[in-house]
Amino acid sequence: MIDPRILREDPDAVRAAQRRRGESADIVDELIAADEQRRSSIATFEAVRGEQKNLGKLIPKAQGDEKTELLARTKELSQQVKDAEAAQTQAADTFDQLMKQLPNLASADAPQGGEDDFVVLDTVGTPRDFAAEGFEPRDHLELGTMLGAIDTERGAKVSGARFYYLTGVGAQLELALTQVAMSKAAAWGFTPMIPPALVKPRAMEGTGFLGQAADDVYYLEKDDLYLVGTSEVPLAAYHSDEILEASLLPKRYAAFSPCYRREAGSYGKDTRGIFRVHWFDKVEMFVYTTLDQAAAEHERLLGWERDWLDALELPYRVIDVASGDLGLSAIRKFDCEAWIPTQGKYREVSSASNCTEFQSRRLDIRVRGEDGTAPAATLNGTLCAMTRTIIALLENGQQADGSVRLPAVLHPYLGEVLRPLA
RNA sequence: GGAGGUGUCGCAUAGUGGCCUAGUGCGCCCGCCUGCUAAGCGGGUUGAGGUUUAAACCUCUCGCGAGUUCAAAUCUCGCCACCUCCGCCA
Repeated sequence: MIDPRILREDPDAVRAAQRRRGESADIVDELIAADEQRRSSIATFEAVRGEQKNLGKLIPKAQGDEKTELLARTKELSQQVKDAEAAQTQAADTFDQLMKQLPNLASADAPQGGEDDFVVLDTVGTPRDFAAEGFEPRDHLELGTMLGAIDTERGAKVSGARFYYLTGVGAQLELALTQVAMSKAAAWGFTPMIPPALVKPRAMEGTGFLGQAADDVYYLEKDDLYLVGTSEVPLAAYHSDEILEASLLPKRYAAFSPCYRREAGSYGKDTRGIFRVHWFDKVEMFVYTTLDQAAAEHERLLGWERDWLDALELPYRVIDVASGDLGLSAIRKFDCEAWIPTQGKYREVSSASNCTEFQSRRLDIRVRGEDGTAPAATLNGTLCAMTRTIIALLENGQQADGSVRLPAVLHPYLGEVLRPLA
């Protein structure tokens, strides 16, 4: 949710941000009308309520006719108070409903346009030239099968399409990646976390995932719980309804958790292997800070993501996501995309978003500073999404015989080379 | 899953229909006093929204929501969380 005052003080800024996203600005006029309605209904309620309270104080001391008259008058007022209160609640609900549909104000620094209008900020490393090396690269599924690392057939048998087992070195690879990622994050000052993967509606709604992404979310009707698509959700809700001391910020958390995604609307897309799956595990970074620190922290998050990809010795590029492709909650987003040899392109392996006050207003997370309290800023960034990282490591590290060279950072866990099963 | 209990200002507690504009203690903040410190004394100390140049003031907030009543921290109902016991179970 954005700061409602902006609607009154600078509605054109909101309209401009909507247009940057390629969305209609009509909602701004609806919101302004709803806000006026809300404010006038509050004034009415307060006036009637104030009178009721004042007269009510006289009743215990009053006698005889005076008392009878007071009782009659307050009884009448009582109904007015109820009506005014109902009107006020309704106006507030209407306003909130609209506000929740309004996305965060897309940053003017983000490139304009849709999915394909990103700007490449940097490219690191060089994709290998397999033709020059004299062999055709195998894709991650073929490699994974040869290594005994990935089993999608049995994944489908047991759980359906887009499910998989990590087996043998595949399972070890995930555990090693998790261990290294969490250790690095802890060294950078993040508090390691293992959060719940099922959350109440408030957490899901508060992080903005019940908006345009709602179809992509698993919901357990019987328990009114959602399976999270990222630990961003439980990490953001961790400090909900809390007031954080400014002196203790930034608060940085790194969580390992499963992520569940229905992948509705992606039929036929990335169907081979484990690139797009209904469940994967991920180490996620999350930060609470002040609004004025948010942009700098966003750069730091990106820096840590790059450190991680550097440590994995992967070729990658960094893109500045276009405003039309931001989620509900971000004002700006940087994605890191690793080179995938058999696809001949860079694919997203991590993402860093600056959500400013959008989530903290919904979850009521504030910072107490010198001048009172203010909503906190929240940011999130992927450190290591297991399945896509494994894909990148296998495909980029492969050799002609199907063995896979690993980056030095993993040698203590798995040795230098993964070898195909006999 | 069953039975019982609890939920009040940062913490602890008082409050069983109007005198609650929520008292008290501790903690914390400001000041006074004082070789220093402590003690003592005085004042302040939930948060949100609004009116106003400001000072002040108004409304909401006693786990959450509905209800009864002229009036609810207080009575009724529903929900949530926590505690104890029983059952079940990694």
